[in-house]
Amino acid sequence: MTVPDRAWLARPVLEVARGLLGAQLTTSLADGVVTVRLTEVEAYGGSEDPGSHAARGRTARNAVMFDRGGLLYVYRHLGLHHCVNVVTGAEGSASAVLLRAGEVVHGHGTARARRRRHGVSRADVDLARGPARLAVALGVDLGLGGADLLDEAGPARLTLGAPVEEASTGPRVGVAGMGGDGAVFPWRLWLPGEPTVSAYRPAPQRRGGRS
DNA sequence: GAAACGATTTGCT
DNA sequence: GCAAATCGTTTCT
Repeated sequence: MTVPDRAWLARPVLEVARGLLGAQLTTSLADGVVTVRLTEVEAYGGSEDPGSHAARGRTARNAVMFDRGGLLYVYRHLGLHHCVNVVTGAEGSASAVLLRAGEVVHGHGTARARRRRHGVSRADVDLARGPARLAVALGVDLGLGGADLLDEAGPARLTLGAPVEEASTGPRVGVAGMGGDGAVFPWRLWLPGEPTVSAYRPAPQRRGGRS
């Protein structure tokens, strides 16, 4: 179990994404400490990736994506949910890895309590199954946006597991094709056989798409 | 200044 | 299986 350094996070986003599989993310907040082992992630490129929040350039919301790797990018989705990303690449590059699902390995009690606070109770295996549920389990909200995972005194820390031997890949969820021809980058990565991996839902066809 | 929309989840039919 | 929930950000007038 090792702690990544800035250079590790500055590598190409796909390599970092793969490296994050099996890694553990720990948040230490006022209401408890929770550790999640990541089982499913999605890579997002910078300005050249139409599916990325950074596709249309730097804005107030996505500014942290353009910062140095190792920072946390958190955004609110549909006014209801939070999604957690790890910023990758060097400063100026806007790539990031979306954390889609994981397995709670420490702090089940705290994670369950946070879940209850959101009104729905779930089995342990489902506590961090899905991007928004993962955020709930870790207690991540907009306040953690910009937090540095390499800051030992920070609220969120990252530790790497053994490199994964095998990772499955597929199209990203919620992002229709790239390149217009239905060419899809297989930038969703997960650990095969993990029950905590979220169910795949095909991206809704964008208007103008044919059948 | 106003309107549309979204890297999802949940609940109801 | 389908549609609602809900609000900050971005884009258009």
